[in-house]
Amino acid sequence: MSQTESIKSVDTKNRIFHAAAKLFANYGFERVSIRQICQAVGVQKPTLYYYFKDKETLILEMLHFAHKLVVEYRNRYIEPHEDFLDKMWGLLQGRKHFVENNPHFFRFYAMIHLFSTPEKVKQEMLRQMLPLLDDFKNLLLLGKQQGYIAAEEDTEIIMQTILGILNQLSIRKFVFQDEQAFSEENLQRVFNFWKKHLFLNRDK
Amino acid sequence: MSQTESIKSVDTKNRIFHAAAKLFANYGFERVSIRQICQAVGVQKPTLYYYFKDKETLILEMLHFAHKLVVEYRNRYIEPHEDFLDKMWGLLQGRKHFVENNPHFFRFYAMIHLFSTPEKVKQEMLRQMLPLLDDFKNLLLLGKQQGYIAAEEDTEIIMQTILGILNQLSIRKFVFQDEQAFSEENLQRVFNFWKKHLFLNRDK
Amino acid sequence: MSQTESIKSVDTKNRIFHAAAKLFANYGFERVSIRQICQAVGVQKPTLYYYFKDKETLILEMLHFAHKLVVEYRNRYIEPHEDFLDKMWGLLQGRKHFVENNPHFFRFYAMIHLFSTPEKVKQEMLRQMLPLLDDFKNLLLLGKQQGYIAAEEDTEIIMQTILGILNQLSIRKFVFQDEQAFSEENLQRVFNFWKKHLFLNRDK
Amino acid sequence: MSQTESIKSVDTKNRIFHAAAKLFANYGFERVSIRQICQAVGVQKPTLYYYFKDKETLILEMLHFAHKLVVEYRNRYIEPHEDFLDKMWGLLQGRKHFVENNPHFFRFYAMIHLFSTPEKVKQEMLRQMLPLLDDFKNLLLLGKQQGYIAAEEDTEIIMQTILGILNQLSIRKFVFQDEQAFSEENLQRVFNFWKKHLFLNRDK
DNA sequence: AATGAATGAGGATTCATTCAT
DNA sequence: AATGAATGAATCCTCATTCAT
Repeated sequence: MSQTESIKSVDTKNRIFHAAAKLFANYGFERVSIRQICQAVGVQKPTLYYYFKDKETLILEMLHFAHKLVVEYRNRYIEPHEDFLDKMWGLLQGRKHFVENNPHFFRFYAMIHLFSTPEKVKQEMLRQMLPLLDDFKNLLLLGKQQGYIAAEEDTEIIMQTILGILNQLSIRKFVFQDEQAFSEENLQRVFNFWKKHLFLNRDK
Repeated sequence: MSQTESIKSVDTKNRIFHAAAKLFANYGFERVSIRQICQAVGVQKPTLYYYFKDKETLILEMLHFAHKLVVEYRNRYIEPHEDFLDKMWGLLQGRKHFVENNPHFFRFYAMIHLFSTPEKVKQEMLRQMLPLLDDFKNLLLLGKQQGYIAAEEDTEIIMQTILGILNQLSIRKFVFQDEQAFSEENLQRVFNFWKKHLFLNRDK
Repeated sequence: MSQTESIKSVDTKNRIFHAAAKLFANYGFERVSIRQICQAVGVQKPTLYYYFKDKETLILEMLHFAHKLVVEYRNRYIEPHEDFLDKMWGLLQGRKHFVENNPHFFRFYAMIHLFSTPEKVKQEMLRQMLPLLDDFKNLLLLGKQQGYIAAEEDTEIIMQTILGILNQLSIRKFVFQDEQAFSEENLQRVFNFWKKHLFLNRDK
Repeated sequence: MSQTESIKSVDTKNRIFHAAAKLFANYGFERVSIRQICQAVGVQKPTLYYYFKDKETLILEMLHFAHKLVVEYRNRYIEPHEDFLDKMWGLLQGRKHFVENNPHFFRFYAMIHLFSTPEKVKQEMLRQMLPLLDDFKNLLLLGKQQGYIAAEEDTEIIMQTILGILNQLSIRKFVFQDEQAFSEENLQRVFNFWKKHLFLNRDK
């Protein structure tokens, strides 16, 4: 029953955490000051420093959190399925739900791994990304095994194509503010496109 | 060859301009101070303000310059061709040369239009982007006319796919520092993939 | 005696406040930098900004303080008296004590309401001044009621005359550094002059 | 016929001079930058420095010019008259025309001699003022000789009273923006007040 | 668990001024 | 007579961070 952190503590820390995520996602790290975060939460600056050693640590904790989310979504939406196509559909669904339920963390994640951040943060991000990319490559190999992708096909390019589209959807949503980007209907179009152009039809 | 601005002036302004582009591309706007730019150029701060009203104006001028480059590359690498496939290959080549000859401006451009910048800059960027996207849509319509894309095909998704891959190549180059991303060989792989999966083979 | 602010805080804020008043009174707002104020107090710049949002706010707080002083002096030196002549003598005495006990705030006040300041400050000053002028007009009406001023007399001009002399005394003191300006003896001369030339002698 | 300064030169210098006067009068010395003055005139900064050694010199030249104006007005409106009362009426008229025809220089003059300026400017201003005050004292002595002021009267206080009212009129005009302050009618009221309360009626 | 008070370093921007032309 | 280009020093203000409580 006993916990190292009191309920109140967890609460305050969480409030800081999410307020920071939202602000970072909207304005970038450098344009968000500790002061702004504290104002948003309604605490004083030393309180923030009580929970997070410094700004970089705050960002790093957010990065870990975001990564955990990514893994969680993968485990929920992709892993359970056996069939490659089901997994790919899960990929789209997982991304959709990630983006819609945790928009701040998604933007944060995208932001970090696309451009300029404190070096340490970038390093950490790369360390997280590489295994995920490997997983994805394995996913495509599974697609080959199951006969959805021709044996001679270049999985690297298929991977880039798929990741590319996912990113484009995010850009449509966040940069061009197109709320239809992740609509059920649009995902279906994308999925149909994949089935038609990228994957083989096993039914034949 | 008459010039309204003295050689000296043009030179200093240009040096500031390019130094700023490089720094911005590497670290983002907020992490680059006027002082850093001036140090890189070897001038005092008021000199920078002699040429650029303020930091935002400097960024905006860079945006216009980058945009001009984009248009130039398009005019050089895509426009001249008649055949849709030639244009698509030109698209890849143009991107390659842009990225290799003006890496700072390319990164700058990508940075701006992917995430958080002064609001005014973002607005301006969107104003520039939309016509380019329209052009691209027209390009795909041409592909349909020339029979490279089936009439019933969803050009929107083809566009997203192609843009997505181009972005992935940039990410590979700039985030993962993969120098092969824009190698002649890799572009050929991508192009072959497109011809095989996205476009029709008219020869048949 | 309970206090919402710690002793330390009150002290620092007050030291900043009075140092600023003195410097402003001597040199004007624009010629006094935040740095100078901080040096005079012996704190760092962010400390000043901890207590005062910005320079303008500091000036506005000083304006309110000065205004409170003005009202206080009026309440102490003018209000208590019943007789009009006693009130007029209190006016002189009040001004004398204001000028001598709070020379910085008096000069500050005079400075502000004579010339060029941030627009916002000027507005606020006018808002404070107008009721005071009304009070003064009522004072002269009382003089009429009590028979010290002829019914047909133009109170507007009497007011300007009296205010004019008070200002001249201040100018003598602060511009020409004439320490006798507010001497007991000189005030008596002024008062006698008023009795002889501006007010009626009820004793007859 | 030959002049040391060309017509063009005189013109530019004058334009700078008057633009500066206007700006100084409105905003004070410190809040007006060389850049602003140059913009108002439409010349570059080195041009200003070609005509005026530095900002202080510009202010000093303005002070001399304003002083010359003061003397001119006195010579035109006060000197010519023989009768003391005529001179006093001239005093009011002269002030009125000064204020109305050269509002910038008048404000400038008032500003300078009321508060905070570069020390050198203040000194110079005092050097100019003292003789003028002496003149004014002599004027009142003439009033005594002509029987308009009782022999035993305290001329010092009468002087302060008269100067005080003149200043109040200026304050009404420039601070409270009361355009009636120097109206013919109001001057008449003031003058009548003086005749009734400050001066003797010789006609008896 | 939280804060009031404080700071050193640095941010963007502007100042009056100069020099070569 | 006028300017384009440049600058050292200063402006106001904010940053991330800390320490004693």
